[in-house]
Amino acid sequence: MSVPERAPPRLRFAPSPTGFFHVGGARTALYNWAVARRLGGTFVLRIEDTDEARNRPEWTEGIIESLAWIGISADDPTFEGPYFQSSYAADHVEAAARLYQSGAAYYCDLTPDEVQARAKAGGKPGYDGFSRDRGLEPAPGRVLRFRVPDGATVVSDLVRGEVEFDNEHIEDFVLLRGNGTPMFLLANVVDDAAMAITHVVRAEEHLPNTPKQQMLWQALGREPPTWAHVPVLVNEQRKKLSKRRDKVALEQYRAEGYLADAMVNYLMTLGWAPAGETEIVPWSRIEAEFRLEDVNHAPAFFDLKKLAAFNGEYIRMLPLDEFIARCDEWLPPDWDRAVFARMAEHVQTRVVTMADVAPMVDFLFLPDPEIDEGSWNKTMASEFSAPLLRDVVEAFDSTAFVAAELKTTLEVIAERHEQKLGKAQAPVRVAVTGRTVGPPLFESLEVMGRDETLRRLRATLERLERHE
RNA sequence: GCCCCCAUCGUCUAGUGGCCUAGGACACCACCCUUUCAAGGUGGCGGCACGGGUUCGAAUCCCGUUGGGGGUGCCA
Repeated sequence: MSVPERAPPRLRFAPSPTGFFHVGGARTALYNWAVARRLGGTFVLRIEDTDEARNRPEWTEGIIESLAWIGISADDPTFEGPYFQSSYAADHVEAAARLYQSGAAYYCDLTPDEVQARAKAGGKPGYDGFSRDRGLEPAPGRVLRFRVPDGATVVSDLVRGEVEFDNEHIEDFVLLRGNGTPMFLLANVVDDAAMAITHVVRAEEHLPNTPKQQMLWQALGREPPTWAHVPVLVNEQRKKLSKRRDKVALEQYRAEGYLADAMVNYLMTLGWAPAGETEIVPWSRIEAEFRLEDVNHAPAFFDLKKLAAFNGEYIRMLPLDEFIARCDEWLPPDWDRAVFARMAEHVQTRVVTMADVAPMVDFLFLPDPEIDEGSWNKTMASEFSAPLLRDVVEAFDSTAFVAAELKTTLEVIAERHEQKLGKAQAPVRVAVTGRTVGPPLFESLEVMGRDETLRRLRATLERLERHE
């Protein structure tokens, strides 16, 4: 038995070189990466650079960094690049010349305004093929247009099946501008051909351009690549995620304390689902199971709430010591790490993002708790608060300062004031932490220590008495 | 306008003609647990856009309607 010969796939990813990396782009990159890894191929990053991008190397660095964050490692031989479109500029012009010589393209001297005027007069949108048979020679100001053949172009797409386009609706599009520079479409195809790209996986917004690119491949005498147009990501209004309206920058999610693993896992469930009972699966399984053929056809809503749920779950999956280690960069440098470590297990089950960590335990490190007025008013208004606090101060002065003892002590006091423990702990909590909600109280007190606890309780009593 | 794509709970999905009185996840609600808040556990609410076919049988195939999205540059 012989294994069928098959060239290893080369997939390319061509993000627009703006200064940030989009979650939609991240998902497409992940799709590419998963396929390249599973099939033992290569994933090529090619930046479609513009003049502006060429002057901003940090944009490319940002893309590389973002890809690294979501696990697409530049160290891995599967990953190649970045390459730049401009490095193939000579090839673009050469290919255009070949197309002209073979008759697959022709020159046209109409200005955009003239093209539009003719379209309006003819009642048909787009360029009408005016210069097709005029035999114009190349000259400054003249554009090179592709001669779209009659018939139909069938795009064979891994996620959508066969999509047929009637060539009658495709105008003779521009290959070279009047100044001789190549258009994106041409450059793109020439680059892909030169780099021996076998799979083009991109967002579905590119589907209408695909027949044009496919015809170019064929006119250049090359076998077109395998296409895969994946659905776009949309906002709550079902519109494509946009930089202006929506929070789309990958960097922003990192800055807000989302874990890369959670982000990757969530992104992959948009348009696809791993087999089995749960959507929370490690990348190793995604890589092994992901198929472009299984990707959904409909746009998917990027749901922040579900991302948050995934993130919380990923945080809770972390072994405690790793959670502590990961918290380090989220804590102010002057906070005592040993103190935090004692509280970490209580923090871990309560945070949604890493950015929630510090605010949850800040009262332990601040010279004084930041009193939330709403919490104060609600809690201290109770008749029993002041007298109970007085009892607590007295009792805490002598009880062993460990959580279990503190709890027992407060239980006794609560009973004396005819309150349930849930009610009785509230004024203590507000006095010491400044809020009605937070990590478990007695554990917090134990970590805080007797002196500081008593100081805060007394300060609270003073404030209460002043107001009476 | 023209071209293309799409359509399962509010959301993300499973489902590829009988295993579907449609399964899971997020969200929401209730209860349990409980020192607040979480976490965890249990349960609940909730969907095949509509109309025609095809078939013994349709969420699944075909046609149409409606609704959504994308594309229509000498932008990328």
